[in-house]
Amino acid sequence: MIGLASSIERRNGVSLWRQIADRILQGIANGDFVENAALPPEVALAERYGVNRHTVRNAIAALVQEGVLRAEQGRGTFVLSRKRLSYPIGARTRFSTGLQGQTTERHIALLSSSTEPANRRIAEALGIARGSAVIRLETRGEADGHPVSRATTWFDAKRFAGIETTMAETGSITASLKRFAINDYLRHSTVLSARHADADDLADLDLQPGAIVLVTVAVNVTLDGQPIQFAESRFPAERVELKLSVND
Amino acid sequence: MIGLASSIERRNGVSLWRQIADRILQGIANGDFVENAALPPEVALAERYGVNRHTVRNAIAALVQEGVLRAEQGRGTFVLSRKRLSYPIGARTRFSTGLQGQTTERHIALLSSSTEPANRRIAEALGIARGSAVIRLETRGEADGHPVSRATTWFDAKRFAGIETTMAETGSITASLKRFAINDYLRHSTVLSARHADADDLADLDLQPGAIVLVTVAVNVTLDGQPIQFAESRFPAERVELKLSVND
DNA sequence: TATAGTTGTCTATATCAATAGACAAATTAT
DNA sequence: ATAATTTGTCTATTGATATAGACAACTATA
Repeated sequence: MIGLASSIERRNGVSLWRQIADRILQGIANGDFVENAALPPEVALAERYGVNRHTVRNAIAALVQEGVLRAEQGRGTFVLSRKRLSYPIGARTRFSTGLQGQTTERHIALLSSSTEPANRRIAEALGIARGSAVIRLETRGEADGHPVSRATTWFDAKRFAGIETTMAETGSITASLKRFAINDYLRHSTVLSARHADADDLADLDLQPGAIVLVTVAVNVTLDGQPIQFAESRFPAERVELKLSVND
Repeated sequence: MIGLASSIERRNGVSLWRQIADRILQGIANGDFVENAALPPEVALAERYGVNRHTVRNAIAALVQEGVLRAEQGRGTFVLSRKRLSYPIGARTRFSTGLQGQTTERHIALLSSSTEPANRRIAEALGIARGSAVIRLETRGEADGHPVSRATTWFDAKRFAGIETTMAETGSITASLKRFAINDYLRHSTVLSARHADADDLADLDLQPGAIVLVTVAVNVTLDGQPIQFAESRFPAERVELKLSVND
């Protein structure tokens, strides 16, 4: 982020090649390593990071596997991926409109749905009795064919019965809520954290183990403040940044 | 966050004991492992995570070192640390007021300051010419004696000459700006990301290697929209969550 | 006092991670 | 063509990581 030459840490439980892979990803996101251009040669990177060339090769191999780099014998190693998407978060956060201009196509895929009793956390957020039925949707946000978010969403089953079918049809939360006479809604609260991606997220978001996800826990409400939706979303930190829009 | 039994990943560059240490920290933050109570015994944890007891012991040893757990032979291993601080972010984000109620004491320590030419990124954010002098402050936010944030802040050197001394005296950005006739300011933009902590952050925030930091890049402006401050802040994800306040 | 349950220590073994060096293979520049 | 540059492959060695088993030390309780 800043041009600080932060050094590599040894014997900390995170292997050097993983740390260096992270640094390279960061460099790409920051524009230090330009898209379609060659990375510095392996010996130069090894010297820069103070490690053996083979260690750098391991990091590069992981990123090649991940589809971020392409190595060509005799020529060099080239940057494929582009900068991070900037995902806006504010009172009127919407998946599709938020990524307009940065992507040509985006939609939400419904992975699965189920009905379950509300635990304390969900009941409080939705303002319903603990144990009453809620609909749980597992969704993945995709932009230009790439997964950019993975969310778990809960609705009051009584009020939004059948929302899973509408969601599967339309691929949009906003459109689905319209069928329940909710033409507008606001984001009431968002709590943000970060952690290593778990096994499910790794698979669903097409990430490599060790990746970091940004986690938002949000409550959406109607214009008169009635809670309608509780959601936990995970964003791959290497591909997405969150832009907080204060006004709006 | 959610009660999903996410599994442990092997040969991904992050050692098993580090992954399990993260999971335990997460469990504490989520309230799965209650403060002052005993953790499940090592054999139970080993079975839960599908690893050897010695691997769990390595994870626990790291957390004992970190001051999160205390192990007592014959009795058990006990949780010392409390849940995450919730740091509010909004138009009127202020360090001190934001943590009121969660902590008894907090202040900002000035670690160092310097004057340097503005790079493109800083110049654009502050609306000044590239290369003109800016004051850079390195600060650490502390609450109840524990570091909770680490920030790098830039001011236009021309307009805010000497702000580093004021900052050192008062320990408050808000108070320092008052001396420059700025009685109120707003947060104009915030961009959020996450990454592994670098070596400097590890030292300054008293973290163990492999820890994740939340990163905010923010611009503060006067009431009439004039940019006055550009800052990058790092928050340890295991100790702090960010609460976005839309209204206010 | 016994006993069960827990953390602490020790040995041993296999695999992963990192370093080191040498050379092959492919590309680009001279 | 030749040389220089760069990625690819191989062998070897060292230390960290993970598993396995056994037993000691300590605590609580029946």
